Amino acid sequence: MNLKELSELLQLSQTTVSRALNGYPEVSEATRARVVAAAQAHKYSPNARAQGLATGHSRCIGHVISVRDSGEMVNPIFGDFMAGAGETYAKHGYEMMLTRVEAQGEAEAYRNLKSRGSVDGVVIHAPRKNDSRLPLLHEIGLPFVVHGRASGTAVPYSWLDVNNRSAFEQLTGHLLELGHRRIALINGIEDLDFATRRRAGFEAAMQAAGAAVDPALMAANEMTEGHGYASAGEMLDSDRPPTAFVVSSIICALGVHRALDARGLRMGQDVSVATFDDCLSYLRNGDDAPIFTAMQSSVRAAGATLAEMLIERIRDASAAPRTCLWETEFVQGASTGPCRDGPTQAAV
Amino acid sequence: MNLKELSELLQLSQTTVSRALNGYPEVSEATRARVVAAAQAHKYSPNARAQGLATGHSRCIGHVISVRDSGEMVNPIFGDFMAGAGETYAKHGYEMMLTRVEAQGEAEAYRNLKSRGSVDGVVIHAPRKNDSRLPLLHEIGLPFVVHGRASGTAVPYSWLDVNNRSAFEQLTGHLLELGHRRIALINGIEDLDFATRRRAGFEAAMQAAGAAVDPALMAANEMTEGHGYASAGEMLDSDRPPTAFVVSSIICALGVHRALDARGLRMGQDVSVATFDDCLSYLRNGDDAPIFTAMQSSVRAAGATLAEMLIERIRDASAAPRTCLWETEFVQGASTGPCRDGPTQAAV
DNA sequence: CGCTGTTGTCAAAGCGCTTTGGAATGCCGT
DNA sequence: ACGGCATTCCAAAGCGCTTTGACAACAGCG
Repeated sequence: MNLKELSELLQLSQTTVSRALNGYPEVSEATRARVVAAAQAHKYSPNARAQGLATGHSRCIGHVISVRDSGEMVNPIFGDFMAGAGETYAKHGYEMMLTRVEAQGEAEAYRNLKSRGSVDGVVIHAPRKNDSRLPLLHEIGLPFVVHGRASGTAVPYSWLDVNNRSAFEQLTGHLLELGHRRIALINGIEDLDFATRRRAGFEAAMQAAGAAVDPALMAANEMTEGHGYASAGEMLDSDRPPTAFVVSSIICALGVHRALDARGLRMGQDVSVATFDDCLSYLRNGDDAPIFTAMQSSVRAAGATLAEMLIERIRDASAAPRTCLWETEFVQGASTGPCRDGPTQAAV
Repeated sequence: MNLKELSELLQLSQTTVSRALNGYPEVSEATRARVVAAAQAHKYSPNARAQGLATGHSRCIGHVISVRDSGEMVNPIFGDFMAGAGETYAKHGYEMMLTRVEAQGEAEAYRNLKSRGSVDGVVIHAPRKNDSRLPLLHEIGLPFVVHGRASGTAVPYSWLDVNNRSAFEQLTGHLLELGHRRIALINGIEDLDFATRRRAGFEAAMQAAGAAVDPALMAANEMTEGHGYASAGEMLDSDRPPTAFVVSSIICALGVHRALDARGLRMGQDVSVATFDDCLSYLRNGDDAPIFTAMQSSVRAAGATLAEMLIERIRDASAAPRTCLWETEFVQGASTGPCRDGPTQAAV
């Protein structure tokens, strides 16, 4: 059933039927009701491509997932982010489109999205320092918003980020207050802007407290359970093990926990662990009592809000960019406790 | 830059340019080269919507994510599945489109996808018993493949599934061989077809060994860490705690582990845990030595293959449905060991 | 009664591509 | 020199929608 058939059936012109369905005022309420009823009865819905061709936009948002050198890694927060964004998209009648691309083809992927007209806008994930995507999108004129920030970018842009620096200052500060001095940082890949900020927050807190920042106690990698396990393990097995860990993700933190476990160390007693928590739906930080002491912020909510910002931007491309800096919430868990001097020496 | 402009620029008709770019034989190699060069130079790529309108298909695959009563849960395997599928789609020039929908609007979402012509086919996730989606899609004529199976469905369809029953027979059998008799099952929601099969495998192995299947030792819920923790905790705190667990997902298994931990029980020694493992990229079952004794199968690979099957099906809708039953691989981890009679009694 | 405004409707022109059915060109053999 | 046959190209007709500009019909006004 297409517009032509429907209009013939109704003995009306295509124009009138189209206007009736799209809520234009030039059509009488009587005919509008008749048209809407017929459309429902015959399960008519306009062809998306034809509609898009005529209007010049696709009502579709793009998300480009680029697979970097690390190869086959999937960002674990991806699902929750998309769930949040999807909710907003659905509300506004937008679809979401995913494109997977090898890192070197990234620029071309965005150009294609634009020139093929597949999407009305895109969300930039995992921004890096001086991220080349932002000037590119600016140049080709594809509306976008950024999940996070890209320091070093000259052009203004819309973004939503959590206050990573402050969050890590607080996590580190919490451990310092508990008397810890040898604190390790298990970070994400430090190419990524958020990881840089987290590190800066960590270092600032350490320096403010006059605690030494030991490069041997800083590891950065893909935020997997394995990274947490391996990096923490190495540090714990070293000559001068840390008494506490600041971790970039609850998934890594699980790995750190496992590393402690393997060495007979009790988390929260022998060694403390404080982590960032994205509030992933399948990995809540305890349903009743928090497992980890953490700074938390829902990545799902970020997706929903960021989607809202993008749609706004698509509607009015000339509007000034909007930015959001979300503060994160501290929760006290069982994973941190007072420093016991040198308990980890005894271990191994 | 569109086709018209490009053809004017080349002093050729739109027909010729189009044919040259699409590899039709009616155009001489000389002009084809000229056209291709010009297209690249001017970064021309055809408008996807116009192309779709003209050809009648969208080169796009749909994935409908329906949010069920459980509300805000995001399937943790989703990301890895999409990564695998996305790889295949990219290879064949397909895009992927996600639609998020409340459970009650599911049928309408599929109808819309079809009548709006947004996608050429869809992947069905998390099939249930007598899943209503299959007859629906059959009726409206939208090509589809199923990740898993839906028992009780009359119409034939293409699917790819792991042998859940056999996997759980093996996991359970392994524990039985180690002398365990009171074995608990931490399952996914048993509406879902795969969970039913897993339970059947568990029960079959128990019955074959003459071990009692205790309803108090079977829990089914959303496969989160919290479910594993809470369900295992209750069982461990009961009068007659289990000596071993069979778990439906590595994420749940982490929760079970935490529950053991909280009670001072050592996994693999005091209590055994055997789990299914989807080989999630951010949560590998140990990089060197496996953490858990598990039956494993890559959900990412499943995504890639299933995508291949769907594209095949789209190309030839009349072809007979294809089915794949993947056997899973057993890995021995440190999480299982011989049954110690009644060690869990002492605990709590 | 003619004039201006409003209201409800429509025919037709795109949107940018593919594809059908010709048509022009060049080359061959006879 | 001419018909026949490839080869190479093209004009135009869609695909299903939106939107422009025009047009009846009817009201209200002086």
